[in-house]
Amino acid sequence: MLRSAKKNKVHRKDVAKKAGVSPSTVSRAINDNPSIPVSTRNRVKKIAEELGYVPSHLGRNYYQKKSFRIGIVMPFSYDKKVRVFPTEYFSKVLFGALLSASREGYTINIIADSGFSSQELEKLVLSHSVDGLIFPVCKIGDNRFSYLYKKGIPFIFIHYYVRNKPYLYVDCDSKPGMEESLQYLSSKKINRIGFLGGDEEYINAIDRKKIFIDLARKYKMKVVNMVNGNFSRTSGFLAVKEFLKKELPEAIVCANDRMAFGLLEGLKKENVRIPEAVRIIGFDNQDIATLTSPPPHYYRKSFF
Amino acid sequence: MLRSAKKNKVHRKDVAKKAGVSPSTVSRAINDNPSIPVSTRNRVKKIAEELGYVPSHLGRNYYQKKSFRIGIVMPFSYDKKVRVFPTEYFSKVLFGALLSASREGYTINIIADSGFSSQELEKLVLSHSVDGLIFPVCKIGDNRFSYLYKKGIPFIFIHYYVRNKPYLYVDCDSKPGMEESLQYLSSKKINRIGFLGGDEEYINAIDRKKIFIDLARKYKMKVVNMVNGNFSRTSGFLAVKEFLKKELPEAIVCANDRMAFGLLEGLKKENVRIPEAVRIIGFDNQDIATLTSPPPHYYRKSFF
DNA sequence: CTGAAAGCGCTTACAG
DNA sequence: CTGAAAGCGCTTACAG
Repeated sequence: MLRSAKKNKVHRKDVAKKAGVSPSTVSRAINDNPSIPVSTRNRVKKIAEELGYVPSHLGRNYYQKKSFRIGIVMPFSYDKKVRVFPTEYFSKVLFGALLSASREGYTINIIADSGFSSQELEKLVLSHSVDGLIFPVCKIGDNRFSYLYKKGIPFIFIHYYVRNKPYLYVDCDSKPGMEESLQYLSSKKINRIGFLGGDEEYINAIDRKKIFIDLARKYKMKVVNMVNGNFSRTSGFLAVKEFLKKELPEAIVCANDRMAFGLLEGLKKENVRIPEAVRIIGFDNQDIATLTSPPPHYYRKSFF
Repeated sequence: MLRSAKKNKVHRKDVAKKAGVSPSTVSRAINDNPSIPVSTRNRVKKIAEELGYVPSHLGRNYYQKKSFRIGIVMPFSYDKKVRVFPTEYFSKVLFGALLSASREGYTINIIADSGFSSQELEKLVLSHSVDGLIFPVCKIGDNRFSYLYKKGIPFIFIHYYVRNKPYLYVDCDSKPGMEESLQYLSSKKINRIGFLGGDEEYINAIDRKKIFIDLARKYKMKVVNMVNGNFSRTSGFLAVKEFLKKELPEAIVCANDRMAFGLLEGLKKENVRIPEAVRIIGFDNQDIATLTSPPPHYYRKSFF
């Protein structure tokens, strides 16, 4: 299918010859090894540049026994439409990973996880396909990690953690944002509030709900209704029905912006006036948050 | 940061010893080399399995001078918000690439293209970081490819092509879908039609517009208005203003579903009745198409 | 400061 | 059918 790359590739020894040094010294120059003088380094680099010599990562990787790749493990089943890919969340995570990986000379490999066992995940590292794994989307109860940890497979979670386990993770603290929300509502003399939670298969959903409840108590607000969504816009839309069954809260705090957006759409459809009848608070700062109508109070520009 | 993987790794020679064969034979067994008997192959494989031997791809890659990776080059600038990642289009392309790559023993490497020169792209292949490049999002006039081609760098486009160039590409033919649309409208005795086009930096936008015009002529329909969008939902929303400036077409054909969705939202906001006042036709079959209200005529279920 | 040499773990042509 | 050997292109410890 693909045509093969140019065969008459420039090799390290071509550079060595032209520069009048040994191949070892070429390597040292290219890798900024301090044992050779800067003058030699620059001269060799210049010649390498001129000849178009590009060191092969394959040799380096092989010698160092490192692939310089990190696998990002995405839940993915095409049939079941489990696709986290097309979300802003994934976009951001991926971009962050790409940035910091490239700073360290690593690249990111996408791994479509259609239900790998811990052994299969382990093999990705043992075969040196990747050096380690990032899990950006984990559900509570995923039991593959104790095996990986025991085997010394390097891995890290994003927005997930397991209590009392030494697993590394990156997460954000939902408390400050949630506190800001409730504080704001409290300052506006709002007392009867509701909550639209996320899918409790994810630990952040549980955390945010708990934080919400604790803060409601702290600010002496009355929680009149709590509805469970699943973080999707659709679930926000559907939550309207649940909220209309009971006394409508003066404000509804949502566990993320996508649900807030769907909730807003659904409430408008039911002719509930926003923010007069009920105020909506999102969470996440996703781009979608800037597209609502009415616009967020901190973003009083026109729709677009 | 990351803990390193287990040190006492099982090597090929451990398997060889236990199986009473040479390391070469272990390789042959693992790789299903037909020169050794199946009985030997199976015995060796079983022992490898028991000992937990996993061949290193690093050695193989090095020997074969192949990385077994394909780079998928995504336009990406965080500041300028050029992010194709969070779209269903990218999700589908990526998944397809992952699937077919894995069938051939390849993996997919994400490359965030914040404006690479052709030389930088070339280096990705010369350094054997990847074996070839996929460009899933190209703008007309991208002039980096003649250099890559001349240098023998393997690359392939998705939904892009350059006329009179031998560059490989994968695309879909927009004509049958567009014809189906116009044929349908024609059968319904609809005669005054409009078009909402995509961003003409992309060749598909131009193609679809041209196909639309040609077909309108073929079916003897009158094109009363053509508006340019940029494939986004927002641009569909904004196009409403343009469509309302002139005589409203009986039907508007959109170059993709996202714009059709936005257009629908915008028209509803202006209290234009769908499909009584104007019919909307999308293009693409994106998931978003199933979420419209009113639902598509071929999908008469409730909203969700 | 620099070169010659060893070795990273594989695959495969070669010899038997 | 199978083993010993060469070699893929690097890095680096060692010797000078």
